[in-house]
Amino acid sequence: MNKRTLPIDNDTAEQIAWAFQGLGDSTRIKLIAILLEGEMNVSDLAELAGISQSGVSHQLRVLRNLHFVSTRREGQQIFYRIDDEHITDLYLLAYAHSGHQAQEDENV
Amino acid sequence: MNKRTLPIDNDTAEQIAWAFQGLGDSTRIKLIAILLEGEMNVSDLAELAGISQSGVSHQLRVLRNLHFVSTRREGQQIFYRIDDEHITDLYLLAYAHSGHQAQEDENV
DNA sequence: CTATAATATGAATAACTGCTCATATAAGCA
DNA sequence: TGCTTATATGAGCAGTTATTCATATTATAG
Repeated sequence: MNKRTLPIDNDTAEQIAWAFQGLGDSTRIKLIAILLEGEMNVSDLAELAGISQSGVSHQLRVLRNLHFVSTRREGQQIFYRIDDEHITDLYLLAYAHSGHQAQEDENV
Repeated sequence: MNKRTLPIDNDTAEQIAWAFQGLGDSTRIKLIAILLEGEMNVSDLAELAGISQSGVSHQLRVLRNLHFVSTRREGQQIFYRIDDEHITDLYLLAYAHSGHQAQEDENV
């Protein structure tokens, strides 16, 4: 008998899904795209991303909880930066997948 | 002046977010984990993933629309298989991110 | 202390998502 | 033709999410 079994347990599947879900929103993708070019404080992030200060703060918390970004306080401002070794690769892979052939086989 | 601008346009951000969103559900992660080990028909996928036939069919459509999987008919059955060069890397990166150090630096 | 600026948090809400049930489509077989 | 099996689709619903508004927290300056 070679009946296949589920090659992943529920908890692991949920954890992986959470990571992807954290990246599954265009506002958060914008924030990550910005932060991949360097740290930035909250109000500038809000202005660039085009949503309210409160909104960006909520979204930054999501990214913080998933350990995709970390913070640094400088006076009253708080600077956010990418804090994950996998994000660049994840971002580029998703970018490549969604039609824009980023890197890898540019030979269309 | 070195005021930074949004390094990604709305459409691109949405496309990337869609790709991640497609992977941001534990049922779909299970399906992908299964299919990464080889093709499988719908009813077996439903049984392994632990949801109804209808439910798995709906989820497979999501993955199909995002071009993560493709199909092959064999009689009455339809076999699904991974149809994306990036999925394995995305999957392993997210797996690594969520605590389980998968591949890459296995030197613990 | 008070006033101001930057960020975070809670509540409310509209929009979206994943599931099941019922049904439709399509293939194989008598 | 009709019957069965495999898959897909539509509707409905419960749960989730992304946003804004209002307010709280924290730091700085006077």
